Amino acid sequence: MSHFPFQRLQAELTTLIASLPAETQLPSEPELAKKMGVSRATLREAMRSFETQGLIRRKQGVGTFVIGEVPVIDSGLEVLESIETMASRIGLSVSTGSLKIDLLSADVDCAEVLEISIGSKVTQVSRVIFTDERPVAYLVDTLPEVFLSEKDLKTGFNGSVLDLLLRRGIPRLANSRTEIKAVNADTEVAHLLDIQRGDVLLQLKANLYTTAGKVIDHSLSYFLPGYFSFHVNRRVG
Amino acid sequence: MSHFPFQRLQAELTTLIASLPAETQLPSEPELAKKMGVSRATLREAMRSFETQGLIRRKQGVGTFVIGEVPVIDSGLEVLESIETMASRIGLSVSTGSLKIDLLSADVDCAEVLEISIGSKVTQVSRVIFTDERPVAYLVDTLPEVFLSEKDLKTGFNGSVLDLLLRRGIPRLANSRTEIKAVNADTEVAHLLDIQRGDVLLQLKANLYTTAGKVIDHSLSYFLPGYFSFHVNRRVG
DNA sequence: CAGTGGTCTAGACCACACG
DNA sequence: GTGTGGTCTAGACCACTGA
Repeated sequence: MSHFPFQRLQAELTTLIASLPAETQLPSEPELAKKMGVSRATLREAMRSFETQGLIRRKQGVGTFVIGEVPVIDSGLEVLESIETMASRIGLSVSTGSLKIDLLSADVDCAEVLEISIGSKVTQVSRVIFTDERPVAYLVDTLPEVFLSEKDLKTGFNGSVLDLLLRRGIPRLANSRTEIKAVNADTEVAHLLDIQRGDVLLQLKANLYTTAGKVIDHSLSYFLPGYFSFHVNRRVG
Repeated sequence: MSHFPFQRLQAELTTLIASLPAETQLPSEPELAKKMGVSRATLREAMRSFETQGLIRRKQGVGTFVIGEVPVIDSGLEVLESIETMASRIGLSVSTGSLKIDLLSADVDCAEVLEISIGSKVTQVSRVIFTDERPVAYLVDTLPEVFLSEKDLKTGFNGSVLDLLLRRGIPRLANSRTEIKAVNADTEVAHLLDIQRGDVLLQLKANLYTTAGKVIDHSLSYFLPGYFSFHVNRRVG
C-alpha cells in the first residue's frame, strides 16, 4: 500500500496513542523515531496533528504525554457569548492567563475597522484561555477607549470584554459579524498557546455592533481545534 | 529581534511575493533557499502558508508561481447553499473535477449518523471544485440510496447533491447542522487539492435534515482558506 | 532528457525543565 | 548537569512536467 513512511507511521502512532492510558509519557523523540524506523523530522511532522487534536501534549524540556478525555467546549455560533459563558454552561472551568492591556493609537487598518479617526486612543485586551493547565485559545479585543478604559477593568473583570460590556448595559449590543478561517499559527501565537509554529488553528475575526449599528469592538480569536466544537444551523433557501 | 531565520525569511518572502506581478515564476527551491540563506526545508515551511492563503501556486515538475488577485468566494453560513450557488451569486465560474460516485454498504459510523441500519446501501458522491484551474475544495456527500440512486445522477447533475435534492423538491429540506473545524490535510485530500500533506484546511461537517426532522444527507467538505470567506451573524444573548 | 517540487534522513545546535 | 522538545541544515532520492 503506502510506500511512504508517513502514512504507516501515522496509523501506528494513532493506535499506539489510543492504546495508552492518560498521562503516560511517550519515549523521547529520538527513541520513538528509531523504534518506528523513521527520522525525527518525520516523527515530529506526524505528531503535529495529534497535538492540535488534543490527543497528546508536548512540553519542552519535559516530554510528550498522552491526554485522556479532552474537555470539548461545544457551542453554536448563532448566539454570541464569551468563552467563559460557553464553558460554564457545560460545567467546565476555564482560567485566563497572559492578560495584557494596552492603550494604543489607532493605525490605518484599526481606524477603518472601528470607524474612528486615525490616532484615536484604543484599548487592546489580549489573553490566553486555559482549561486544565492547557492553553487552548488566544483572544485579542480592540475597542475605542471611550468604550473601555483601563479603570473599567479594575472592578470585577473576569477577562472577557464581551461580558463586561453586557454587564454594563450601555451601549446596548446587538450582534457580531464573525468571519471564520483556518490558519497556521505564527511564531507569536504558537508560543502563547504552547504549540508549534505552523500548527493548525481556527480563527474567528469579529466586529461587534451596537443596536444603533455602530462598531464597538473588534476581536481576533484563535482556537486549538481539538478543544472546541463550533457549529451553526443553516436553513434552506 | 528575531534570532530565528524563519521569521525574517517569512517577512522577506511576503514582500518579495507582493512585489512581483501575477504569473511570475519564482526561482527554484534550491536557488531561492540559497539566496535567502536558509535550508530548503525552512524555505518550504515558510512557503506553506503562502500557498493556502492563495498567494502562490506550486506545481510539481514545473515551478512556483505568484498568484495575483484571488477570486474569494464569500458566503454567510446561515443559509445553506451549494458552492455553485455561492460562486454564481458573485459572478465566479467554478467547475467540478474528480467526480466519483460509489454505491456502498453503511458501516457502523455511517449507519449511526444517517439513522439507518448497518449494511444499508448508501450513495457516496465525492468531487473537487476548481476555480481557474485551481482545486480549491473537496466535497463528499453520503446519503441512503433511496434518496439518491445512480440513475438520478444521469440527468442534469451539476455536481451538487444539494442542488439536485432542492430541484427535486421531495422530500422537502429544512436545515443543516454544520460543524466547523480546522484540520491538517491528510495524504489523500492533499493530493486531490494539489497541496502539501499537513497544509491547513477549513472543514465543514454537516447533517442535512428534512422538514420531518429526518437525516437525509451527511456531507464532509474541505476548503482552501485563501479562496473562501465564510462568515456568520451572531446575535447577542 | 533536464529541471522542478515532494519526501525523507542524519545530525547539529538551541531553549527549557528538573534535580 | 542531564534529558527533553524546538529549530535548522545539507543532502539524498523520488515523482512529475515538458521539451
